[in-house]
Amino acid sequence: MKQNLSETCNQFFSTLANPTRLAILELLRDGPKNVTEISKALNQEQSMISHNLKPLERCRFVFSERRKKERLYSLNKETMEQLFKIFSYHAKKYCPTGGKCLTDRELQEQKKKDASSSLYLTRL
Amino acid sequence: MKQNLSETCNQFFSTLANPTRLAILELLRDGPKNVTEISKALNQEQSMISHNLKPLERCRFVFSERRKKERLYSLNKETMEQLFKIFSYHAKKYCPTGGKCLTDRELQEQKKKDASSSLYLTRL
DNA sequence: AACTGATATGAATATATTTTCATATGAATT
DNA sequence: AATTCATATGAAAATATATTCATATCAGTT
Repeated sequence: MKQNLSETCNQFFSTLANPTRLAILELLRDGPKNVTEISKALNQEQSMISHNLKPLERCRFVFSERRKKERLYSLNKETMEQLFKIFSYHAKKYCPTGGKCLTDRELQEQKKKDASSSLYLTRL
Repeated sequence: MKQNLSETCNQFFSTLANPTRLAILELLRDGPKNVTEISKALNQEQSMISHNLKPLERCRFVFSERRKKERLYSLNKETMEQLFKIFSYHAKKYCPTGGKCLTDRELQEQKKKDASSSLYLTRL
């Protein structure tokens, strides 16, 4: 089944698909931080932050560098700011209640409407 | 802990973080298809495809519309092409072996190099 | 070389997601 | 209204991911 995108692309998005990691990324927008600082800011265990930083670094969403005893983690702004931008544009357009997506029921309502209204899909 | 991005953004990326769903999205780049066609093309159970289409539609990565008995699913090209573009740019830049990310060992090697070379991070 | 502060790691547990199977629902056709 | 094709759904089972805790490592410092 696997097509081209599957493998790497899946790792790319899987790494982003976690609230802790997203919170880390968001925090790092303010500038580089070490693990201890991140864990304090997010009020989470240090080891948990370390565990979560690993995939982020592996995918190069963050970079890191030693500074004496500590290690400073910084955001890959080029990639992340682009991603956040696309996300927020998409969310603004499709998540009417600013953040919350449609529920199953609401989605179904719209499907019914679609069926009766003019078509916007065409077969090739 | 939750920051701004967490909730919706997590749903956004979680929906993309699955090989079946990515394969569906890739397939739909060729044009709208119904569930049966998708499941045949990907050689997966119809019910599995249906299950996976649901979050894709919920997040509006795909749209759907009835056509007689069938339902045609189509790609949200605006969002998806942008995402694929960012991904492939990022992958080209950071996944040296075209697709495969660094292993833990390779990552660590680079970390060591970083430590000794000139700094490119600065604290604010 | 022992000590300290900072970070990483392994493995067990807890939690969440996916897949499958059986079956229900929907829409057109007879 | 019964039949058929197409799709959706619920719930159990299978699989994958995240979190925690104890401990190891690492790099400076004394």
